[in-house]
Amino acid sequence: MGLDRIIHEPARLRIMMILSGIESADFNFLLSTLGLTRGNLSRHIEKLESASYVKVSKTFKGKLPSTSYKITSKGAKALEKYWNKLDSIRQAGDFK
Amino acid sequence: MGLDRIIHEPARLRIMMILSGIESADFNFLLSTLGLTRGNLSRHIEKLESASYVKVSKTFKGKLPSTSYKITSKGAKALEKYWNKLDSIRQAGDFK
DNA sequence: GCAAACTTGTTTGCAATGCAAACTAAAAAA
DNA sequence: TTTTTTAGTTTGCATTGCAAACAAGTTTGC
Repeated sequence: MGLDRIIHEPARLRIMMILSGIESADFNFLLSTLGLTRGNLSRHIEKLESASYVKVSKTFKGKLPSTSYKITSKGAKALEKYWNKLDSIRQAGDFK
Repeated sequence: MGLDRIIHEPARLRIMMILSGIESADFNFLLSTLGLTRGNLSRHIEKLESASYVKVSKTFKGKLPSTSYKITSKGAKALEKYWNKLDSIRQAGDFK
């Protein structure tokens, strides 16, 4: 079985790693941290959400909308599995 | 700077890891080891070759054509860089 | 000896996806 | 009240992974 494509995409892998080490992060934090365009970030998060790897919460910060993201337990497990799989490829014990 | 997309693709990452641990490998060895279709393997190798990450040698084994592949020094360096980059993402020191 | 099947790959065509530009909707500024 | 800013979403295009179809020979069966 192969690598989880949802996670394998570099931008999403970074998002997952950031979220795995923090309680939650909002859109602008991810935006400036990752250096993506807004559209791009939006699409990637959408994908993570539809896989139930992150949970999205929409609130207001004052009068402006603010969206924040948390990794789910499913997402955390998938992320761990991803690294394990990658390790096995790295050992190249993958093919022997 | 991002991950090398040439290497990042799982099938190609596996090819590179196999080639990095062996003198050379021929088409059928890679085929059965990786479990890809012929077409798919052909395209992936083409990509690695055009990046000068692998060198292709066409010979004959008896009367049948046989193609074998070696990793280049450029390829080996790119592979090492790839893992380093991935490690930095994994430490998530990537964003702090 | 000749057609059918097998080897060893390559090329083609399509569906999926990453990416940024264009758009939307509301709030703040001028 | 018009303009600009904030906070994202949607759209359109170019790229790419993938397998099916093709190609160029070789071996097998009759």
